[in-house]
Amino acid sequence: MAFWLVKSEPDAFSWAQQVEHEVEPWTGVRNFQARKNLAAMRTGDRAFFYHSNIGREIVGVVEVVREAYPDPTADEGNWICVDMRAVGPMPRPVTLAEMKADESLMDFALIRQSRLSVVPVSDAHWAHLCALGGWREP
DNA sequence: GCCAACGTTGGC
DNA sequence: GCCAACGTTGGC
Repeated sequence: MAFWLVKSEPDAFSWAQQVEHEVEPWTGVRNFQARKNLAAMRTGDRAFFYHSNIGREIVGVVEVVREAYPDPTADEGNWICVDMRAVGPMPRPVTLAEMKADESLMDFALIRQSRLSVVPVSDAHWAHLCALGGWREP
């Protein structure tokens, strides 16, 4: 199982909406590197749900329930999306400031490539971030 | 609201 | 294929 982090501006699509809808297609990715990451996602992979711009923190955990298929919101180009299911909220949201201050996260793609909206998370980083956020399997 | 970083586009 | 111009993202 692989781990990821996906970003959303809460104005556009928030964690609350993800929870409300339960399963939701992750659409709108229009960046080649992010697309590559989406394509590599497998059913059962987990991802942190991050609020960019407003909040700037990891607010929850989602799970891939459907692998890459054509993004219905794209009117040209072969863009893809996956379906995500809300697993649960972070008991204690992990902020960007906190992550930037953490030496063990220096090589985390979220920090190094701030504009990438779908980023891979290493097993070690996943475990570390789960510990910081007090994450427990529901 | 501003600005830095960076991806994309288009001229050559 | 290079590079300048431009647009977008996202932190502050």
